[in-house]
Amino acid sequence: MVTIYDVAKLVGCSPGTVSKAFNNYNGVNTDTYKKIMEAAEQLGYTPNTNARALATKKTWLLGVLFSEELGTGIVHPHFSEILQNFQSRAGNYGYDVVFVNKRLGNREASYYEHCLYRGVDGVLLAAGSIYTKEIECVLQSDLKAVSVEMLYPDKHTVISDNRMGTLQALEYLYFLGHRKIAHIACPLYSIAGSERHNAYKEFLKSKGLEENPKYLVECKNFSHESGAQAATELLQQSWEDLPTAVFAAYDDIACAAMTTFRSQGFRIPDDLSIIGFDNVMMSGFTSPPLTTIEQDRALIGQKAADILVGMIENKPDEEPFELRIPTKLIVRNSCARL
Amino acid sequence: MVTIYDVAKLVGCSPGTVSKAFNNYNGVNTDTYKKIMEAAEQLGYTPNTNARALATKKTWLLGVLFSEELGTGIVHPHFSEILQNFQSRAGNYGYDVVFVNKRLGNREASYYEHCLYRGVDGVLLAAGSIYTKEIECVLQSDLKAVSVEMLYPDKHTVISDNRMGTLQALEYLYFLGHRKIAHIACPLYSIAGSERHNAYKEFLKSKGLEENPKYLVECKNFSHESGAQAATELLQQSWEDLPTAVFAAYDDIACAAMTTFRSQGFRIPDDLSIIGFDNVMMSGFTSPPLTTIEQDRALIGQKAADILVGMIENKPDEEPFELRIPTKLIVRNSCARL
DNA sequence: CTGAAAGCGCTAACAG
DNA sequence: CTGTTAGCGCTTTCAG
Repeated sequence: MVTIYDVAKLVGCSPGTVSKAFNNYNGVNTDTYKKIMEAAEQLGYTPNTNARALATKKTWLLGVLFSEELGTGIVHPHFSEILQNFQSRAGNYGYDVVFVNKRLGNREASYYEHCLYRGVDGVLLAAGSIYTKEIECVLQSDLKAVSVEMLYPDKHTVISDNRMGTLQALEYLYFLGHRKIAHIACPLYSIAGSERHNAYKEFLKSKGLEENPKYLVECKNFSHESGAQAATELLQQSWEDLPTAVFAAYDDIACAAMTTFRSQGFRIPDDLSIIGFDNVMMSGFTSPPLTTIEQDRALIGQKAADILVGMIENKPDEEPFELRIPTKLIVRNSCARL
Repeated sequence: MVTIYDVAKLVGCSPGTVSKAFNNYNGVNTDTYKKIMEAAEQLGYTPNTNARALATKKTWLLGVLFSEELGTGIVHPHFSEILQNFQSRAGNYGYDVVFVNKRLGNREASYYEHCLYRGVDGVLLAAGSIYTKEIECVLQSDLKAVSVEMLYPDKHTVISDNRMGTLQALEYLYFLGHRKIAHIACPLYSIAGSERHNAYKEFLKSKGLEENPKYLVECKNFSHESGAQAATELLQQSWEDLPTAVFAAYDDIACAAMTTFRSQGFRIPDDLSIIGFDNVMMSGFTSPPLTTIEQDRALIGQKAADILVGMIENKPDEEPFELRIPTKLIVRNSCARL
């Protein structure tokens, strides 16, 4: 391993100067700077983060926290896109991204301990919808953190504007002439579930439409199965007076519902319009292609990185805030004019 | 920050002993061991990887390498599932996973430099199908590495058994009575493309079927668009004597093709059977649901971790080998008996 | 502008 | 079984 000493020897200066050169300090002669860089190049010198971190207490490492149990995490397309953009943007700032888990070498540990162990400069909170004890200690610590999946008190949050998206979806259905609009909600313990559901109620009120309990079902979870089941329930409980459109709070659920409705003999969109939320990859390829609301996941990831790095590098502790990322209506063919 | 010294002082022993205790060395009295652990607990001591790494030259860090440009990477569902399982399994061994990119703080650098910089103990090679110069220097270095997306000479590889999968798909079509089987290939510069194409030819030969060039098209890339285009081409060039079944080398392509065929008035599977490869999430929810070949991505990720950790911890350098992971036929409704 | 030296937290001989 | 000590590679005062 080639070190700062090797470079210093070759140049004929002291290690301290090499260090200063590599850290772009003011007080280094332009000539010696050049010589140092050349020597470094020639020797193939690469600084060693561990040594640097030990001396400075800064690791240039950002941790990513998500609960493995929930099957959320990287595998979830929504999160993986956020993560991809987060890590790429963080990279631009010189930070690397490491996964934080609940182990320390061979033994069990907490997320917080793991963060200490690696000495991360900050963390991205991407744990699923449940306010787990496990992450409580990182919430209470003074670790810099930004959240993208949950709203935590006292933490910066970057998240889609669920209200806006819901209103876009419903206004569109309304515009097409629909007045009997049902809602298949995501689990209401989740942000997506509760916020979209609230916006749904707000919308009905604003249009002077009645809140018909028969037009509302809540999914048990985010799976296709629960979507299919919810669709069946919806049909059963509203059979006497069917809705003309349904707003499903999540695309997977919308797709499952669509399949269910069709298997019951409904033509989509002729007999029943359906609109989703998320613009999941699949949505463009169902038949009919699903009209939905797009979340700007790339922007969420980037903004999260911007904010986190900002917190790390600019001392002044800002008030924690929510950054709401605008959504967008994607019109395809699952909704018809009444 | 609480250190080994704080613990030592509280217990009344030397830092060295604390270190030994934490590293589960033999020579530590059970009593002092207990006392040390209690003291550590009480003080909230967490070892510091950076210091440890500096002293031992072992970081317990595994790097993940993928080309961001290609849009492969975390966002790709195939890879994200591998990665998820890789990182989880690596965690069990005590290793953390960090993304390797092409920067070093503020400046551009190579993947290899980045690995040096972080001092990773090994890398997962997940760069896309192109043998880029960029990763060449890590290939030539003595970094421990295992590949999951490409076959590199002299590197361990964990990858699906494309031949097996292809044969499973084709045998199934054959079993259903199909003899005129077309193939929409992935780009042939990719492993998936070339291996599946070769297996297709092998199959035809083994069954004594003629290799009809009109039944073969190659996609430009892995996108839906190129799948749709390929499907159109296939129809055009074989119009006089249409195939009764098509084997598409990738689900996204199969789905796009299915849509195209239907828009041309073909009923699937009645007029045309279609089978894919990959068992992408969407495949279960197209109409009709796509029959396809499943890759065991979880196992790929786990095995990759096993092998990499093995290389790191067991000195003896094994001969590099290919581990082929078996595939599985998933029967749904896109193929009909002739 | 440059050098010397102490120290970041931990490990690994080596003595005892 | 335990303590001492010399580093690991780098940064950072403080002198010069």
